[in-house]
Amino acid sequence: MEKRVSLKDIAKKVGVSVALVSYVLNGKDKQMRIGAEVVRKINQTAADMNYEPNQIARSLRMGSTKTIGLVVADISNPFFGQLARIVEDEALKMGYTVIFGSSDEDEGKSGKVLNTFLNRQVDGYIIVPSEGTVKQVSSLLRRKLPVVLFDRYFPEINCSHIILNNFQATFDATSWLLSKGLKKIALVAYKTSLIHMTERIRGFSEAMENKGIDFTKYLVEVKFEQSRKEMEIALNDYFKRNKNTEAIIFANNGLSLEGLYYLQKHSMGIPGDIAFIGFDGGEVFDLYSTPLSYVKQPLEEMGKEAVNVLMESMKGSNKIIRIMHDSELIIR
Amino acid sequence: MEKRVSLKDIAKKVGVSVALVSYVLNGKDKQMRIGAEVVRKINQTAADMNYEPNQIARSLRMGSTKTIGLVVADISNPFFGQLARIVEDEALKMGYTVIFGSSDEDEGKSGKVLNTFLNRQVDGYIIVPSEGTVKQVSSLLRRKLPVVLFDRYFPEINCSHIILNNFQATFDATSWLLSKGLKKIALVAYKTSLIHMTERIRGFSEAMENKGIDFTKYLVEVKFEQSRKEMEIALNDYFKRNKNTEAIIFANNGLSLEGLYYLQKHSMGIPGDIAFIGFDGGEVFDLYSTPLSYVKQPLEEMGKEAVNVLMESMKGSNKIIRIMHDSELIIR
DNA sequence: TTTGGATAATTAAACGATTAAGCTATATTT
DNA sequence: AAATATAGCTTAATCGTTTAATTATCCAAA
Repeated sequence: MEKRVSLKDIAKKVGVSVALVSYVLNGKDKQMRIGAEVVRKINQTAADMNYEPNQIARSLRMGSTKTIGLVVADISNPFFGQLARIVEDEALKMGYTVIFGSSDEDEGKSGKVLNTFLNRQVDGYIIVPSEGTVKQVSSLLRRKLPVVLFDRYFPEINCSHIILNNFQATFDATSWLLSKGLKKIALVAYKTSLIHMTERIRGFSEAMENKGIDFTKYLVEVKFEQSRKEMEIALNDYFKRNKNTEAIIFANNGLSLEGLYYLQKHSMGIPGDIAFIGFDGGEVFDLYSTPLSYVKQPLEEMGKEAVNVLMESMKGSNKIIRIMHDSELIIR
Repeated sequence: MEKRVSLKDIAKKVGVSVALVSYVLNGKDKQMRIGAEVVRKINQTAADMNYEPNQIARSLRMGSTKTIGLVVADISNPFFGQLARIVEDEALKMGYTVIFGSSDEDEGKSGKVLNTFLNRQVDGYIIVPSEGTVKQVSSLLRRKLPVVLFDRYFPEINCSHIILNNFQATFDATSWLLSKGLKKIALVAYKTSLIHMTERIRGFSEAMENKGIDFTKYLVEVKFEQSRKEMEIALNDYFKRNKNTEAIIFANNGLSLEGLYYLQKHSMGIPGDIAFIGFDGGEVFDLYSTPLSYVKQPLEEMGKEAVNVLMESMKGSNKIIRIMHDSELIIR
């Protein structure tokens, strides 16, 4: 068993105090005017003994863990997986480590994850907030902890966030379909009060109303839990009422995929039987029998930005930064 | 700013020593025969003040962080995303948190990630090891740190691992194609010495040789970095030499997807132009113009097992546990 | 000779928890 | 009445760092 070597071990071997070793290894030998020979010896010994600082002890003393907590809905969802990867890489550049947790869009699970992060003293939070978690987030803010919301936010609280121009996204998608002469356009969204969804619904409805179409009969709302089953129920019900729908828009990545399962199961071809626009792209979109159109988010940019905004906040800035990115409609 | 409340704060308010508070909150009031009234008061005050233990301090003292380090090739790859999710859930049940890192199948990056984990004193490691990282892993083992390898392992060192019966997986896939009368079957694998790949190649070659076919001309090896481009080069080259290949097997999930991009680009239809068997399934496999056949790993089971084997090791067991799971060939 | 300033090191407190060991009444036994 | 046991606390060390405060020595200036 190779025991971890500590400052004490180095100090003993060199024959100096622990403090001196700490100063030297932190590069404070100049300010502390430490003898050149001693500096050399300490550095040499530290290297020889393979010294690695104990982050835990350092964290306790410094009150900073160099850790970012990332809360997503589900890490196994490629959209969040990609986000996690971007955050990981960007954080690493700054010497930070990421711990993550999946909320499953559930208030209770979200609370548990955040509590774990709290106990582990993460320095900052990047959160894709679930419905009903305003209190959780504002509790963090009250503690003056650095928080950046991602993908969604709460209008009622003052918190930095990085989001998409969700209104524009569906407005553009819907408008494009309308411009092609299609009129019977369905939007499939999650049944939630979260702003990203309501904005996406608003973008759709406004575009429809601009053409004088009553959007309400074309709006399909699906519950998040057991979404495969819920999608089946909701769309069966919808198509019973609206036989000749010409196009269908799915309001996020998960819905798009579930939607594709539905369309496949019910042998509805794209674009033959129905036109399709989804969200966020991905391999399925590329490799589908015909490449699928989608609303593209600049995820790479947004993810990096989230980390950088968080960094500013962790450095002590009190500025609230809200950034809204434009989406791009990929038509093919 | 609501300062974090510590044992000291509670002790002060109740008017007792810090030790007493610690005993009570850890449920040691009976063994330490603490007065019932004091116990009540301490519990009450702790609840009132919303006390949450500082994990960092606890970790330093106890030498255990209740953290698992997970190293995967790339968290944004759905296969590893799913694994991460399973590990996360299983770890949470036992009160553990997961920190993760992506190695990009690169020795250097892997070393960095492991070093970070080491400094953060994770209690145990679940590693999908990259090529050339034997020394890194054995260094962990020499330190008597709990390690479980996943998906791959190193025959030359004694380390617990959870893997697939990789030989059987491709042997079965190849045999199935052969049984259908196909003879010109290509296997696309990564160019690596890692055992999971060499075993998959061996499964393929043995099945081919059983039928007296020289497999070497049907083996395609692709570099991991920039795999899209490398796939293009390798397959272009291959098809130049083997015009009428009847079937193609891709030796893992990433290769399967890249392969599908290639086949799509070059307008090769499945199963019209060529038969296809991939690895690990996923949405693309389900939603492809025709549902695709694949080798299925019992990922859920394997992931949970990895955590449980790791737990045993973290509890002090020195047993080396090697588990090989059978794959299932999903034909459709 | 005393004072003051560098220089080069050490000491010790602190972070927040855990836990072995010690202490002080009071109760029980001999 | 003296010895011992027991209930109920407190003290203090410890984990590995960081860092403010202090000390010791030497040398130059007053």
